[in-house]
Amino acid sequence: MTEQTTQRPPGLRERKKLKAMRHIQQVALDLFDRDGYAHVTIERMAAEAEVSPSSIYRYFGTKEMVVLWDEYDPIMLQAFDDRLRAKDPISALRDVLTEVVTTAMFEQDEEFLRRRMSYAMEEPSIRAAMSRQADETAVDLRRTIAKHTGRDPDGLELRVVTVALIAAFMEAIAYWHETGFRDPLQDIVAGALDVIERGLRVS
Amino acid sequence: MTEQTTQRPPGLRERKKLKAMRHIQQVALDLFDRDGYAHVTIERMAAEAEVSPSSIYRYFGTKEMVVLWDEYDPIMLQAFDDRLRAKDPISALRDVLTEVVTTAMFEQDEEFLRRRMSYAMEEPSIRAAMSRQADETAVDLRRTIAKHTGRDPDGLELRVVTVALIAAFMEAIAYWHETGFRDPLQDIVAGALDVIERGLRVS
DNA sequence: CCGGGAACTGCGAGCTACTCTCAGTTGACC
DNA sequence: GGTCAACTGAGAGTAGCTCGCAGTTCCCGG
Repeated sequence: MTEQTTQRPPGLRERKKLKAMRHIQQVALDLFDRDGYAHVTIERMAAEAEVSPSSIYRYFGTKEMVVLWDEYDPIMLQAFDDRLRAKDPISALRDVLTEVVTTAMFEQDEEFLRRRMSYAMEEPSIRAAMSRQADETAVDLRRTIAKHTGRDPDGLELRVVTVALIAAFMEAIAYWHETGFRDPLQDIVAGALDVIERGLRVS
Repeated sequence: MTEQTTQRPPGLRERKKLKAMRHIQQVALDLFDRDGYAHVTIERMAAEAEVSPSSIYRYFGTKEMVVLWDEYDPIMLQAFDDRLRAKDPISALRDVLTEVVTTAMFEQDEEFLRRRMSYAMEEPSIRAAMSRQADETAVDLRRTIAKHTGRDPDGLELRVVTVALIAAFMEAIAYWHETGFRDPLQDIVAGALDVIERGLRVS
């Protein structure tokens, strides 16, 4: 995510921070379930998680990011970059979005992911923050594609292709949520990408 | 936009309100130009426009909407609905987005539109609000399409098609802005929709 | 093993976007 | 022209978010 990943073995400091962040996120979601997102203040989250409000802002930046934050993004970008050597961009992205992401997500805790996504879809402010994040991801994505294929990273075509794919991915998540998480996310994502890839024959 | 449009000849009340909104928007943009979006408070806008802060919130809801608000949205939906009787959804949307919208927009004041779009693209919070608006438009859009074609309004395919088209449209605006408004918006929008319609042959 | 410096934490004060309520006013309609 | 609904402005209050400061904890070179 635009930011330089310090490629040094994580020390005690960083491990403590990550642990604290996961704990805060856990506690926050429990509070949201009880009282609703809007009625839980940062202050209460801080009290319940036994940290100071300042720390929550330092960790997450905004209240929305307490829900949205996770550790997948750099993993996904890396996986995409790797596959780009052997495959064309679309196939690589399909693979990453359908396989890598979903399996990486589910490794941790599928139920937890569903809870987070429910809030992300139902709370407009969180949804907006997610769009914003997606925009940044889209920029990284097309830079990476441009690097590997020599295409113009700022050309209209590449830009449109990228945002369309990201939008399809996000809509797949929305669909997953609205159908009560009935079908596997992988299948829905695959279906959504199919629609984009084959072009629009709707009538 | 989801809301019931009162189809009654606009009285003095409504005309005054619209006039006031346009005036506030004008004044606000001037202040933004001078001091930057973040440094202009609602209070200063209110003082400068000679209304109360309460009124600005009643009119626009949020600070971002002072920039984003305009009168095109219902016009666009109506135009789309009309064309849908004679054409397939994609062509109708192409027509509306490329012709109707751009001409309707330019009728008023192209320079003013550019200034608004500059803030919409450069201020992250405004951009997020714009995504949110686009989401709502997408819902209206696919409901309208479903009504005319009998397709499932909540099916994955229609959903993905719609958000992809909207995303392409927004990216066209972003591209227009980043290239210094060099080429006509119509052409860029047309190009963006082409990319989506023909499907993804990038490699 | 340790000492200096960097990074992180908690605290407090402060700003402003946004909400709600209430009293007063203005336009709509008969 | 009078009544009622809708709109306006004022004021108080909430909470997200920022900033600067003092104290603490970890990192790292010697």
